[in-house]
Amino acid sequence: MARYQFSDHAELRAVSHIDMDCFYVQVEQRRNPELKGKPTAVVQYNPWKGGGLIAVGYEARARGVKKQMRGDDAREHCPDINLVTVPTAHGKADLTIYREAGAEVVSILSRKGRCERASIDEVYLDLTEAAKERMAHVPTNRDDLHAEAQKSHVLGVTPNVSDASSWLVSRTEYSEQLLAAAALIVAELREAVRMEARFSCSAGVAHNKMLAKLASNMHKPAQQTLVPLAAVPGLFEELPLKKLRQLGGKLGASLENQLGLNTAGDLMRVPLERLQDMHGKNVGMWLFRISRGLDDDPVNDRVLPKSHGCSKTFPGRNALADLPAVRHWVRQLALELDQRLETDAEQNGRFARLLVASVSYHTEPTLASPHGVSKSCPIAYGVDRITADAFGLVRRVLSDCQAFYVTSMGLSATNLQATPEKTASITTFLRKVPGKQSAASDGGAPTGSETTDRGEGETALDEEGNGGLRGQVAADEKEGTAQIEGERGGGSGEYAETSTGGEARRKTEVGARKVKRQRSPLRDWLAAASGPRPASKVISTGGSEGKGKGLEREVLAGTATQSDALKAEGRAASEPAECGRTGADDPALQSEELRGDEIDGQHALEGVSCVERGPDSTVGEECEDVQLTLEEWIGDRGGTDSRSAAADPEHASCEGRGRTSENEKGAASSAEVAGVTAEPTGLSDLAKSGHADRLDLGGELGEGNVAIEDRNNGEEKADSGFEWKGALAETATARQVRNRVEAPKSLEALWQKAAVPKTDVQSERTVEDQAGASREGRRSTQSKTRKRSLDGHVADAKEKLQKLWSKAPSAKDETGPAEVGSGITYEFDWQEVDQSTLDELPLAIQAEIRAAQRLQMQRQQPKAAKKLEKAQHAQSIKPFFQRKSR
DNA sequence: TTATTATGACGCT
DNA sequence: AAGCGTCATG
Repeated sequence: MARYQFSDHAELRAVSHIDMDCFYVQVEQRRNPELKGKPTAVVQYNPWKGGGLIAVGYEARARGVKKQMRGDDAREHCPDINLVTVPTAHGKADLTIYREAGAEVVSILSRKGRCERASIDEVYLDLTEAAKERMAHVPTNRDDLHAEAQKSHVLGVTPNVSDASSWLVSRTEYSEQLLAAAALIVAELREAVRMEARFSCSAGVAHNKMLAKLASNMHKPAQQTLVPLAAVPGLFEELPLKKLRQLGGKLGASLENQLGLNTAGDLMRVPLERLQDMHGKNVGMWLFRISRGLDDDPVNDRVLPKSHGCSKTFPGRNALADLPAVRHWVRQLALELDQRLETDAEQNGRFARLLVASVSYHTEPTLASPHGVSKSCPIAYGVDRITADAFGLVRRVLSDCQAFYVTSMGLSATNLQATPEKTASITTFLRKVPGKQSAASDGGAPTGSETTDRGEGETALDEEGNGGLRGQVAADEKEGTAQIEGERGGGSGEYAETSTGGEARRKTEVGARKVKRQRSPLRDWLAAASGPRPASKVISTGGSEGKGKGLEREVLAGTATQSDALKAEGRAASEPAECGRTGADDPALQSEELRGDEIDGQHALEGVSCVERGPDSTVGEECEDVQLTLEEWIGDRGGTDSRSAAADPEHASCEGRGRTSENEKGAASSAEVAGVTAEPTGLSDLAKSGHADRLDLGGELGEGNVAIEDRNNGEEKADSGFEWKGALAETATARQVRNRVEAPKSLEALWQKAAVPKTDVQSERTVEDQAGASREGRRSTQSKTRKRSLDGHVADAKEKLQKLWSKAPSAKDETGPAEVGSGITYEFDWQEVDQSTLDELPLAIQAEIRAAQRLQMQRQQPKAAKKLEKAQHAQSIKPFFQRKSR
């Protein structure tokens, strides 16, 4: 049986995998030549046990330093090791220098054939064509070989370097000639990398990606390995199964366990049918083939990454416990992401289309594995927009669940696409309504249109032969299908609408009943002109006009409208007890980033494109088809409209926040800021004094057990007798701690409750208070996982918690500028607490409150509660874009 | 399961 | 096609 047979030479490829040797270390050594030749490792996340090693140089490896060690361990094995810390920016690791170094390498390695960037420091090359050409010129004398090629390793041949040279020059078999030629090219490329970039790398040369990858790892550093076809059976016979690409994880483990396989050779002896029965047709066939050294996975022609992502974990004590902290870090991530996107746009002319936010969170203060959730929406460029949208996504996640604290967050921008240069602002589509008051105030020019150009937009339209926008809109109007009115303010960049003027209001009608799908100037424009602002996306189309029907909602992705719609959705899902709120009630809309964004002139103008009246105004209810004026539209979103900021506590609150910096001194009194009356208590005084360090939720909501521990002497100042009533007393103080992470004593208490098996609780429970109720509500979804006995569980947990929290570095090292000395007193009526108050509280407390509210509703209005829950569930599991407002 | 952490690509549903 | 899971690696 001919196992390795190729019908014709054309199918035979020459593929190389090239991998940089301990890349980050090399980058650091190149940056700091003093490190060359010395034992070096690159560490990340320094403060805890010397940081985690992510790259170890060969000198250090020789001294027994392993990659899984922490910095401290490495020092033990190798006292004179040089530990270099990964650069940081925005409070997180910043891998820019490594990415750039990787790009440098790719630019060299992509010279001789198709090149695929496989990771920051690896590429695959398809050298088939180049090797075919080179075959004619392979030296016949081994001394004429490139020095680097002479050092090649050829698998299956005597593992002796000098023999490799003669192998290379004396091939007669086509497949081997091809490999030999490719090896010469690879040697030259590696040499080029060494000379030009001053990095060493290792390479594998074979007929496909899998074998090349396997080979590149066999002789390191700074060497190359060839895998002739004939070497495969011998190689695989001894090769552990897990060494094969893609078999290093669960699939490989299942093959080992279920079939008792150890080596790749073992896999080869499993019948195809068996593999396909176990793992499906595709995977089965794939296994069958790779076990024979066959792999037709092509080398893709791609030297740039397909997405940009950044993430940060908040382990142990650093876990984020409230939304302000979450927002802070979302912004830090957005800062980095935005920078990388801008760079990509500049260098490669690419623009991302999709923003993805991922969150890991715990629903209980246990050490159980966290839940991971991701949400996405079209991306709008700019730090503020990314921040706003990402925060909206994250917030939606946290509202949908009973998040206790957040242990990691990530943002990524995907669907990178090259875009035509010509773009136009949505404002192109506005014109003045005759007879209506125009309020072209100062700063009328859109501010957010860095990359847009009205003139070009116009041109583009004209080229389309649309006969100009105005005509088209008018036509649509006649059909009663679309209304977008407004007038360009000449060429001056002035528009009828600006958003910042608090005095002059917009009168333009921007409502729309129905957007004609087949033909609309907007659609045409969006199809023609894509730009940094992502292309349009129809979020939902309701159908016919009229009362009670779904409403048309067109959202131009990449404008404010996306986040607005998003927030509307988030609100719908997160406010069980509050149907029918307006946007102004949503604190998410009041946060500094969001508001800053919405006040922005361009942003508001772009907002016009979102003609919608959705779940914003009604939840689970039918709503009337309404035409909104721009004024109303903006007003609905908490813009500076007719509402008096002074008269509006929430408004005042966010204004205050908007003006102050991150490390505000908390100057404004709580009453001023929160718009509520502070009710000084012994506790709040203590908190203000800066001595209290810790809030203890000893009891449950409604019970009124509050304790504050004096940080100076650890003494408990109070532990009961305070009621959860009245307004939030300490808003300013509470905000001060927003970047801090508490490890409240309550953690332990809460954990214990969570750990109690359901049955125990039920039998124990005699008092039916809110607290027990909320506990109950939370446990109902979790109880199934509790199996062990209570005692063991609690003891275990205590020990673990102690270990975890005691050794952690201080939270403020990581969480930035909020220097805080005070404890907090939370006083509020949990039944009436408003959303903005809620937002300032630790997530854990939010969760408690939501649970309590839910429970109360269940008691008082069981039917409504059930209905609501159902609706919420439906909303939360439906993909965002498919949600419809009814 | 719990301090690896940060980043990618891709397949499945 | 949104969102999750798997695999890999400095």
